[in-house]
Amino acid sequence: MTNYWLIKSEPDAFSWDQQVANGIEPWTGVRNHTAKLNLKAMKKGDFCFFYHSNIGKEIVGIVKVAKEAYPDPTAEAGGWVCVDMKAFKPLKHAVTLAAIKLDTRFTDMALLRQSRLSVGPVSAEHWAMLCEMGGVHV
DNA sequence: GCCAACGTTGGC
DNA sequence: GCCAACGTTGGC
Repeated sequence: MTNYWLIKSEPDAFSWDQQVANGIEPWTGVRNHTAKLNLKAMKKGDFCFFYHSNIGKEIVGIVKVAKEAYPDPTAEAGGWVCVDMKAFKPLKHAVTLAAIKLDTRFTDMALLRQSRLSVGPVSAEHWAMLCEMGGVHV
């Protein structure tokens, strides 16, 4: 069973273009327990929307979980984990936070309910709608 | 630049 | 164990 997620990155720190250039990239630096639990729940092959926070505030691409949770090498202690993400494909049209907020069907989305959560789940229904808005078929 | 949300810390 | 103070994230 494939699950769907949304991960946030500030493009200043790490952007979609860098993800594409690097191919597979360790998704490190998560220091929030809710986000950590989500990382641990990810299975190889799960899809994630790649969201640019702060600058852009839009979903720009899709990545795939290439390696399941393992200890985050950038954390000295605390049991933090990371996963490996592989660039999958860009959205044809970026889906902005503003557009998501306009559609009342997204009111329940973790992205809207917990604006500070950097790794959150996406339901299959929301996934399909967002792919359509982005002009891609997965 | 400001502010809301929310997590963490430390005093009691 | 409670709660005020403070720091961080992220949208506006």
